[in-house]
Amino acid sequence: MDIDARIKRRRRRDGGPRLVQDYESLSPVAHIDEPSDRGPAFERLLDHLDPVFDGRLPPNAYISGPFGSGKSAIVTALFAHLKQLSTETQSVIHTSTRAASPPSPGFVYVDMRETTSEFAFYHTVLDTLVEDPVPEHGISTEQLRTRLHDLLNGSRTGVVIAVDHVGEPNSADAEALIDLFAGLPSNVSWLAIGRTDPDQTLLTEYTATSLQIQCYRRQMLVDVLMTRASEGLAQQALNHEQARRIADWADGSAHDALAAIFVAADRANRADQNRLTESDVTAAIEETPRPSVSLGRVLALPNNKQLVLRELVDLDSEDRATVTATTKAIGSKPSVDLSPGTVKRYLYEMAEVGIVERIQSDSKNGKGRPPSRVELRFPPTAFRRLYDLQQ
DNA sequence: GATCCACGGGAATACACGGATG
DNA sequence: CATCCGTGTATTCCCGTGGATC
Repeated sequence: MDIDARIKRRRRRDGGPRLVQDYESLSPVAHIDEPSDRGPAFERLLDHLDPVFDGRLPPNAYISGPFGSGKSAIVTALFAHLKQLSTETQSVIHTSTRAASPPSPGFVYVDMRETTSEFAFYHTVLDTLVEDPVPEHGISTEQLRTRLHDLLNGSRTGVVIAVDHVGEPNSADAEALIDLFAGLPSNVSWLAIGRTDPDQTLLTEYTATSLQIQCYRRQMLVDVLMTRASEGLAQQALNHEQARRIADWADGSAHDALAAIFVAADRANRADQNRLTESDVTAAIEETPRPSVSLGRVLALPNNKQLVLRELVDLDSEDRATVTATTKAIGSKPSVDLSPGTVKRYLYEMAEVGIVERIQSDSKNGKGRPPSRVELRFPPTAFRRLYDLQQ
């Protein structure tokens, strides 16, 4: 836990003991600074990155692993630290004045969930490498590429770019990624991260290394849950037995396990309890669909799509009976300033990429093509809380 | 004035069904 | 009986436009 979180936690204590001390520590979309029990994975990744400590670039690589196995957690934590290394040695931005340690390459982490266009990709890379903020408007994609070329061609060490969530629906696939990197100079090394097995993607034709992350073992997952609970919840709020139960159910997915305690904690909190009960855990497990979609993906959607989902999770079953009924119900909310056509298109688009799922309704009331309804692929309580917190 | 991209709106296409047709 | 057609609804696809920002 960092210092900010500690302070926040103390400040929130004023109203007496509270079950949820800090939602951020519990959030399944937040990665903590030092993921526990992932030593071996860190070591393998550091083995691959070893050349950077001599001021050289590693070859391209691909990291794969199942949903919730901690790929993002490992890479974001490691890159956060490596960035400090390159700031210390002033590699890209200025010429190094230090003789002691060799200049280190720059490090950039790009999350393709939030980077939905060519423009956005180059923008993120450039913006991370230079001090002054890069404008998001009034500048063309071509200009961004030119600036990147100028910057990198003048750099001795180059840059390592981690590209997370490759190959998810609506995000860049392998081919698109290769194209993006074709627009950059050659002193760039990339580290792609995705769920697809290495032998199922053409990315590995461009890589020398591929690393596979295994899903969490049961005991490791229990430890993760207990750690998070100790940071985000009141003392003793989650007992070992409950953590084991959630870990068993989650079957190796840290995302689903964290989503479940998040939901259980929110439920207990609303009931003014000071610890989780068995029924909180049961309810949390029941409302978390499996397989689920990553809440990170849901929260990376454009604002208005999230708004549509936010209204969707509060609808009663009658309003969810058909896509048309759902469209009408959502469209009539005062907070929603979208045309019915757009709301409906959003629902279909989100079904297309697995945020929600379309279910054919069985009621065959005669005329026309039978309607379908949408069902959530994520725990509604978790989304509701996370959405409201970010507003 | 330049640029990007989210929206709107509608056209095109798919599907289900029943009745007509060969 | 198999196939086609018309109607009504659901779903997908496409592209111009305008808001926001620099």
